[in-house]
Amino acid sequence: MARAAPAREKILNAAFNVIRTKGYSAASVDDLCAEAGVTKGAFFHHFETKEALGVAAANHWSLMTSGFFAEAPYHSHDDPLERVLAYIAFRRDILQGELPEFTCLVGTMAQEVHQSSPAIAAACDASISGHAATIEPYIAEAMEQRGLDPGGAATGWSAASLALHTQAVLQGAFILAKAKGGPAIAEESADHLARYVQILFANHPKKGTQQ
Amino acid sequence: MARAAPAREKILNAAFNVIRTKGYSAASVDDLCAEAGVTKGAFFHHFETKEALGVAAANHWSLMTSGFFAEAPYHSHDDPLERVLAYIAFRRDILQGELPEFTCLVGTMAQEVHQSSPAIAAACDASISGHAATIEPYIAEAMEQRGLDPGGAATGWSAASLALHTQAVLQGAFILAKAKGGPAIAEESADHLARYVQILFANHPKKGTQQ
DNA sequence: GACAACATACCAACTGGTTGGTATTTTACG
DNA sequence: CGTAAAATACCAACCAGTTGGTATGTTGTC
Repeated sequence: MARAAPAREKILNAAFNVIRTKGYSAASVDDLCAEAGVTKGAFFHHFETKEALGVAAANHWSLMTSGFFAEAPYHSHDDPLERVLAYIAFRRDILQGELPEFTCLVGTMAQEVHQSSPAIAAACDASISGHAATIEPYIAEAMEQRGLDPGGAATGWSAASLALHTQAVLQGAFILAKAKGGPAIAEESADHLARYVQILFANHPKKGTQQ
Repeated sequence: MARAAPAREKILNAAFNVIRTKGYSAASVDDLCAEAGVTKGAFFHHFETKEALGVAAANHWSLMTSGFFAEAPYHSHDDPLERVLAYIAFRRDILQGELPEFTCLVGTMAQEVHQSSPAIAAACDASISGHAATIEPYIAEAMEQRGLDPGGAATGWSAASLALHTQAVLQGAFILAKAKGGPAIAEESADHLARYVQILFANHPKKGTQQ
């Protein structure tokens, strides 16, 4: 019976901090071990290569964030559009503290390794797309409820595309925040995103009820 | 009259390719020299440190892109709003070829070094903000021409904030494109951005003319 | 005593950076 | 103008430290 392998968990958590601070490439195995308080032997016992740690970190990130967002309050609204807007407001509200604390691990890693490690890139994509998939049904529900049919053609869009767009905006907001050294513009971008979603549905009042 | 120092230029151009492909940290000085076809001696003759090269590359990127965008066709429209929309369409249209060819050097670097190299981060910010500043007057002009005054308060926005938001969307689109291995979603995000700007001005027809 | 979980010690390759030097320009000045 | 001096541009070899990774332990638990 494995003693629940605390070292593995410690390394994974250390990876969150170190990689979000220095990036994946600059985060050496020694850095990760030092931050985790384990030796290199433990590291390579749990992860075959540094790349495998990258994949595992992305997957662990998916797990942690999905739990975090599942418990967030924005799910409780009756109106699906309200849920979407509350989600964006929530994402805006958690832009607190230092940059490595609120920025996205998988966005950072995808940026760096997209050409050199398809495995990590795929895990990052799965994390981002998986998270987008949790708000896509809210968007779809809001669209259906309000009779909004933008069509899937060239100029059209879909719930899936809007859901991914929210992630693109947030990822881009992180980059601007990093370049500028603070979350201020990230908040403004989140506001623009919220405004976009609001206006998209503005001329399509809820069916079956007033307003 | 200096023979135009071809080595420096070659290193800078190599930095564009190598850093956009592997990232800043993973791009070793040897990599850059090999790509540029120069020796390490030449590298450290022109750049005091690798970090100095990073700063110089960001500045050179600003120079190259400002020239590139200055010659782009979107400036020619009479209507400032048309110029903004044509700019976004232009950004969408140049999402061609392999990822390292159309992604943004300074966005990539800012992501990696924001905590470890304030100098590079500042140069990246200058590049992004400087580029945003070139479309901000078009937005401001369109706002004034159409009597759009969103106010600068909590829920309001400004030409500057919208200009930076366009850059955030594009930077985020690059990350999604990298995660997914192709420019398809980036195009969709650019479409969402264009739609946002369109709807923002939709209820504010041009003053002094029909339509 | 078997096996997973860790630790210690080590390695070849590579890291950013330096060295001493040469070839080519540019400048100072008579 | 010519030419000596001073920069500049560039190179090959080298350096100490770090890199990801390995080989060989030791330890605790069923």
